[in-house]
Amino acid sequence: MLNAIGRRKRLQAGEQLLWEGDDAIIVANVVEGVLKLSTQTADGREQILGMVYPSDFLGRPFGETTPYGVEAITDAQVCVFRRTDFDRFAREHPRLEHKLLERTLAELDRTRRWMVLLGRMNAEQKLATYLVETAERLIPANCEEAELGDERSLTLPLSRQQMADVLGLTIETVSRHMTKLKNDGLIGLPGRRELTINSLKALAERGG
Amino acid sequence: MLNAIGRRKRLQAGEQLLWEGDDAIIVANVVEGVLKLSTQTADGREQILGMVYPSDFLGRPFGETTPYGVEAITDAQVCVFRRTDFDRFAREHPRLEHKLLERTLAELDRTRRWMVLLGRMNAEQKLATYLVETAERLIPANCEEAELGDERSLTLPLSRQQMADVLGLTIETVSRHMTKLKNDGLIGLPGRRELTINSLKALAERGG
DNA sequence: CGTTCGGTTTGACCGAAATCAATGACGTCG
DNA sequence: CGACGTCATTGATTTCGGTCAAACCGAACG
Repeated sequence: MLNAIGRRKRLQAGEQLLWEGDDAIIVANVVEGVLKLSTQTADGREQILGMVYPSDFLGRPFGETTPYGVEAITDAQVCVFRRTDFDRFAREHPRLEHKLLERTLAELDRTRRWMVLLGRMNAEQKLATYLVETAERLIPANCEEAELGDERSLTLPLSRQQMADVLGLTIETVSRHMTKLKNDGLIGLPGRRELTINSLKALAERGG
Repeated sequence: MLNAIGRRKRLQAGEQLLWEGDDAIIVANVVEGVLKLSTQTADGREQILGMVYPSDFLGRPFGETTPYGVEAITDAQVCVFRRTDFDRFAREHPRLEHKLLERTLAELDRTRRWMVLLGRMNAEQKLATYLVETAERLIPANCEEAELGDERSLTLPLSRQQMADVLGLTIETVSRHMTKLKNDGLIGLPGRRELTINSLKALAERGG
C-alpha cells in the first residue's frame, strides 16, 4: 500500500542519497544494499553514526532537517517517499506508526550499545567487537556452510577507512590491530576485503 | 487519562529504578528530577548512556528486557506503568504512539550526536560541549536573570565521576580540564558543584 | 609488461589521556 | 572542635593511539 506513494531508486556504491543539514524532504526504506549515516566533524573528519540494512528505515519523519548524511556503501536500492506524503500516510495508519516506533526503539538500543564501544573500549576491543558483529550479521544470510563449529569466513563490507570511521579510530590503528589479531591467530586475512574468523568465541572475548 | 493506569513514585538521589537485564516489566515518565541510563562494562567501569529529564520517557515498551540500568541522579519523581497496561493502552491510542515516536526519534538524534562526541572529540572538547549543553538545559528552567549577555551560572547536576562516565573519560582528566578551562578564563568554579560560564559563545567554540 | 593509482601496511615518533599515588578541601558526626 | 570519609585536585609516569612518512600491493590501463 505504501508503494503507491513511494518510488524505487537505485544507488551506486558511493552515491549520496541525503546531505547533512538538508531540509528533510524525503524519507526512505532500504530495499537492498548497505548505506551509512554519517556526519562531518569541524576538522573535516567523519564519524559514521550508523549503518542501515535492508528493511531499515532512513530519514527523519516529523522533523525539519536531516541530521546526518546518507551514502550508499554498496550498490543499493531504496524506496523513497516525499516527507509530506509519508507523514500524512503515517498519521492515518497507526499500524505503520507502531511498526516504525518499534524499529526506532530497537535502533535506539543498538545506538546506545555502540556508545559503550566508542566511549569505553580500546582499539583492539572495538575491532574485535565490530568483526564479530559483522560476522553475525553477514553469515546467516550469505553462507550455507555456516556451522563449521566456530569458524567463519566472509567479505568485509567496509574499507579500512570506513571501519576506522565507524569505530572512531584512524586507518593506521585499524590496520595495525587487524594484523595483531591475525598474528595472535584469531583471524586470517586472505585478501584486503576477505576475513576468516578462526574462533568466533575467542574473538568475542577480545571484545570485552 | 494515562494517569489511571500509572502510579507516582518518588525516588531519592542514588536510588535505582531499574536494573540492567531486568525483565522489562515497567516503563515510566519522568515528572521531576534527573535520572541516568547506564550500563556496566566487563571490567566494571560504567558508561552512562543518557540522561533523562522531566517529560522524558524511560524504559523499553514492546521489548523483553531492559537494556540499561536507571538510577536517580537527583531526588526525582516518576510516573510508573506496568508494561502490559502501557502496551495495550498505547495500541489503543494512536495519538500517544505518535507522540512517543516523535520523542524516540528526537532521542535517537541526540544519542547519535553524542556518538560524535565520544568518537571524535578530545577531552577538552567533550567537556566544553557538555558544559554548554548542561547550561542550555538548566538555565531557561531554573533561572530568571538568564540574559546577562553571555554569562551563566548554575549548579552542576553531576559529580566529577559522573561527568567522566558520561563523557567516556576518567575523573582525573575531567578535573584537569576543568581547571584548565578555569585558568583560560572561560569558566569559574566557586564550589565543587558550582559553575559560572563567562562566555557561553567562547566555551561553545572550544567544543568543536 | 611496466606504469600508475588507490587503498593498505609498516615504522618512527609524539602527545593526550590513563594509571598510579599523594595531597587537599569539605561536610558530617561523635 | 577534631577525626573521619568522601570527593576533588595535582603530580609523576606509562601507555595507547594519533600523526607523519615511507614502502607495499594489487587492479586497471596504456
